[in-house]
Amino acid sequence: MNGPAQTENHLTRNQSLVLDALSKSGGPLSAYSILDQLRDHGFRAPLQVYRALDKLLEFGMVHRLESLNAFVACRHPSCDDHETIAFTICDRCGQVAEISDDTVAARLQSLATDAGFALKSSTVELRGTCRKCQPSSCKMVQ
Amino acid sequence: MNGPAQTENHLTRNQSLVLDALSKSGGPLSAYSILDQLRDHGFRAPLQVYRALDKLLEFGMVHRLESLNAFVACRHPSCDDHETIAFTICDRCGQVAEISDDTVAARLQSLATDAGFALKSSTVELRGTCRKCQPSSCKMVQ
DNA sequence: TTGCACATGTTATACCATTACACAATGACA
DNA sequence: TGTCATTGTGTAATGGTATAACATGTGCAA
Ligand SMILES: [Zn+2]
Ligand SMILES: [Zn+2]
Ligand SMILES: [Zn+2]
Ligand SMILES: [Zn+2]
Repeated sequence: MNGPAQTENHLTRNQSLVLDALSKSGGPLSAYSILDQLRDHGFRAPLQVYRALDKLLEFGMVHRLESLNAFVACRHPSCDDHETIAFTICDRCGQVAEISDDTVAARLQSLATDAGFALKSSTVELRGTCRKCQPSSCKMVQ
Repeated sequence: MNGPAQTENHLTRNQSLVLDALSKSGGPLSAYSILDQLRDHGFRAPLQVYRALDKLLEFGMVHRLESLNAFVACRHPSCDDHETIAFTICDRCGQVAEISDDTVAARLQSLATDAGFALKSSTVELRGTCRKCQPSSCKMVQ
């Protein structure tokens, strides 16, 4: 038998600290922001954060936002199927929301297949302004 | 009247050099790779590259790949409608291809609208292996 | 015990991008 | 023609992101 292959059932201390920091923040954080928040808990070097993030990403408990160089804790209702996920990122308040949509997923898979491309993962990040940050010229509808 | 607003019809020397470097490369290049290639032409600092890239991005002649921190020259047949573009990025050979698909674009727009999100731009990057890099266990079909 | 897999700690380094300031080229306009 | 605003350029310094390399510790199993 191999060593105690780690699963999401048991996070190490560092992994838990990083995940907590992300969860409490409620929004995306850069690895260095996480590091700063965890200095009181003994973190000293970026690698401590990046190693924990690597595992959390592997477990699907954290997502990486490529266009922000930042990370968010997963808030997806059912954290099972993370094949294709889209994110909305508000340019004004920084709020990030997750969207899972089978139509987009299927269409992207189809496009890839048609191009002879073996799809392994997809990054979909939508930039714009969230509902709360709209200029909202019409205030009638809250 | 305002100053001589630059258009894609006339690129400056630096912009042309950067675009040529990207076009000749045939694949994605980082800003620092471009810098290294252009040292013989007088480039000395990253900012010379980034400033040229900013304009080329604005003109739609270059795309930025968020998941690679790299840039590619646009090879899209009709360089007019770059609203929504997807890229396939081969993890083995690094080849990048552009895909434009109205179905995905419309669906993403629809998803955003449903969420009360004012979509401004979208990033879609597909990772996997291109046709040439497939393990291709079955050689029957070329 | 020994060996292995895995997590961790630490330092240094590489890579990516922007700020700040100075200067040059261009065209608009009085 | 001279002045002005705009835009492009050059350079140095800095900030932000991510990894390489090496050493150490810990728990489990042969
Ligand atoms: Zn999620
Ligand atoms: Zn917002
Ligand atoms: Zn293009
Ligand atoms: Zn390939």
